[in-house]
Amino acid sequence: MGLTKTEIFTEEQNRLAVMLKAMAHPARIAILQQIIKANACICGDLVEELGLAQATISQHLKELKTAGIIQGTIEGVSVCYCINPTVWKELQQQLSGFFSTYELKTNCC
Amino acid sequence: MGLTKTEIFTEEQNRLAVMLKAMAHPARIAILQQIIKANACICGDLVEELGLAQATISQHLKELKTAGIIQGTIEGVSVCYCINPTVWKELQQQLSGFFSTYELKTNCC
DNA sequence: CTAATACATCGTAATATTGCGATACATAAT
DNA sequence: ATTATGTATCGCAATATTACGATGTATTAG
Repeated sequence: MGLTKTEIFTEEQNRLAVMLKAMAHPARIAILQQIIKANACICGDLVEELGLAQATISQHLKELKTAGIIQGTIEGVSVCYCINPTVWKELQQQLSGFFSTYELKTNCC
Repeated sequence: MGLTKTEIFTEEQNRLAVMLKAMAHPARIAILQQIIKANACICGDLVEELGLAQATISQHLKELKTAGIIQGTIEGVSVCYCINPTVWKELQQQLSGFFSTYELKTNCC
């Protein structure tokens, strides 16, 4: 085996899993933090900021982009990446829904 | 290669990545939803709820437990799992911090 | 046109994840 | 002690991830 049984789960569960998976790596967390911090979209600056090879950064950016979390537009020679506001809000809402369901309950064991 | 360069990143980034990774699977999202929904801790009920083998569920539970998100206590023959309130709050705060930093900014590209 | 710059993609090696059957283990009932 | 029940762990096969050097591609500068 070795492949996730997506057909067993709901669209929502699969979608949330994909987005969380995209974020579930320290390098990609660092990338997102940089993008948010710099506000203006950064690009190859990331290669210098983080201690990873250019190919590796590019691959991480691709994964974030595939998940829809970031978007990139060509800006001359370089590429400008920034948060996709729509998806970001979607993720935020999914997660806050998740956490709010728990808050109401008391915990056992 | 093939292993994450944790030493490059901060404790916080690595910790958040570990927790998100634990959640980044539809089966584990479904498990967490069930645990929260049932409030009272469930156990092997999950095997029937989700369409996965007992060994697989047990493995997913272990991963959530290793990340600290859930905790299990032996209750007779069965095991009672529930959310770890401390870690859950920690994760919630880390994430809300993440999202709040973005809200303040305007988006480009 | 040519060179330089900034990224993307390919190919590859090392390692991790996913899922499950088989089996071990621990507690409860008989 | 024996059996039944509920979980955990082992071992395996299939696949995915991570990282990077090498190379391809597109835009700008000269």
